[in-house]
Amino acid sequence: MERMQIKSLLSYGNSGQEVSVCGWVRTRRESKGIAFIALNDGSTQDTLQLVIAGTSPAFRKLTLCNTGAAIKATGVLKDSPAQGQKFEVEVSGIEVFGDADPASYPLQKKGHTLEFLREIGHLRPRTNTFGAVFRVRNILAHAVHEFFQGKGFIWVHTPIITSSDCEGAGDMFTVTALDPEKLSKDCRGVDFSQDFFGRRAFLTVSGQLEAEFLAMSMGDVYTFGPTFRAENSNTSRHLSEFWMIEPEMAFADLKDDMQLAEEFVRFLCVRVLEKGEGEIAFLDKFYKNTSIAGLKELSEKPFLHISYSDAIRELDKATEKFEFPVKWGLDLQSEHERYLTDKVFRGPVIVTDYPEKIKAFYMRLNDDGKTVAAMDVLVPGIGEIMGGSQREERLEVLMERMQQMQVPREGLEWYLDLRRYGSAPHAGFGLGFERLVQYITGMHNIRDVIPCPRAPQTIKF
RNA sequence: UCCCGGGUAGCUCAGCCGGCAGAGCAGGUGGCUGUUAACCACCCUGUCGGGGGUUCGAAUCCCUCCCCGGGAGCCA
Repeated sequence: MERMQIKSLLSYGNSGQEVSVCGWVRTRRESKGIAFIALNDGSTQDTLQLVIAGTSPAFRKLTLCNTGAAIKATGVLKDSPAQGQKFEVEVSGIEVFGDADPASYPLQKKGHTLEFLREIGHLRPRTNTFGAVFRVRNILAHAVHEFFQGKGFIWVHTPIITSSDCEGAGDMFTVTALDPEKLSKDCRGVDFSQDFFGRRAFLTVSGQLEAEFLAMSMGDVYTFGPTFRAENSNTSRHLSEFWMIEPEMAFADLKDDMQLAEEFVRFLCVRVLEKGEGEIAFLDKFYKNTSIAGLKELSEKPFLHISYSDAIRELDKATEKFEFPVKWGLDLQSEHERYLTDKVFRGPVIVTDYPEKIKAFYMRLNDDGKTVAAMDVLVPGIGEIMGGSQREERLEVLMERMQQMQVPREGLEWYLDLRRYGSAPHAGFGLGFERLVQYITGMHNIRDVIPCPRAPQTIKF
């Protein structure tokens, strides 16, 4: 089928050229002798204006060209005499692939709430908002690979089904081929040796441990894939299924890690500005939670750094009343993170060197014996967007931390092997892809930045 | 899981100290030769989230369940 994407037509088209475009009708405006259709094909934020003269045979087909109808239009591209668009198509023929009954089609020629659109997830990508968000998501996904590949990182594919139940990153989904009818809810008494893998298996909560052994052989690697958490989290920033990016670098320390994280976010902003200006401009206009100027600033301004201990001192000085106590040794609460990003630093901030007791066993113990070489990247509006660390490469220290934190060695001997044979300093971080998309697009609810959100009691589509 | 706030026409919402269920938009019909979420006129639209209770009478008061949103915890 001969067709041109509206995006390339608007960028590279020439007046007078014969064109053929396919898409979905956004609006139709008609009077007795002339009609206009705004056509969108998903390739770009912009619609293409179709002009149908009353004398054209295509005019009779207009009754089927209601909002939502899929059509093909052929005609001649012309410079538009009216304001609002560069080009328009003087239509000679229309083919209707599928009409959309205006009495029942849920999308109207007006704004809908995001809550309503969540109920019609199969149709919401046809709206300006979700078209914009999903195109930005694509720009970001592509830029992730571009960034790492450009730096010589190797994309590695860590498993989705894992036997490792001790990653400490939260509740996991069990994967089983056993008859569900015969399983009790808490899996008590289930003999997983009779299961498909001969032992209990889970959906991964992180590819980090596996990425570590790939880094300890291939140098610089990254993962980018789906991740699962079975936590009963009901918030605007949690999903049960989300995409995570986890770079892991051999021969690297926390400083290298922080530098990579910062460079990474800045690069992504640059690409969105280059390729998604129309999308960001639209989101800015309707929601005002993102802007081209804001992303430009983010792409240029260095992130601020503060140690956990200094952050505690900063919070101590605050005149603001906090619900949760501020005390060295306690984790930062949402309200504390928000205070740091929104009031103190007014932008992204990297908090480093957390107390060892509140961080994972694999994080490298600092020389003070009290803190670990960890970093969290906090951003306004969302909070933690990345978490990373230098990994503990010293066998003795690692085993001692595992013992203290009651992490069983069983099943992790391979992880310890990496410290027995050719161990080296290494570091990495995890970035929640949807939180990144949220931050860049300014969408408040994480369920609006992924086509099919999975959350407790939510698995439609 | 906890704490708040909601659920009334296809959508957004008013009505809530009990007394005939409403508006705007959408949709339909007609009009209009350059519109931009077109405009103008007329018309249509209901399991008031489900169940139970109080009452002569419940969208409105009480109980309960379900769903949605915001916040918190867990985290990315």
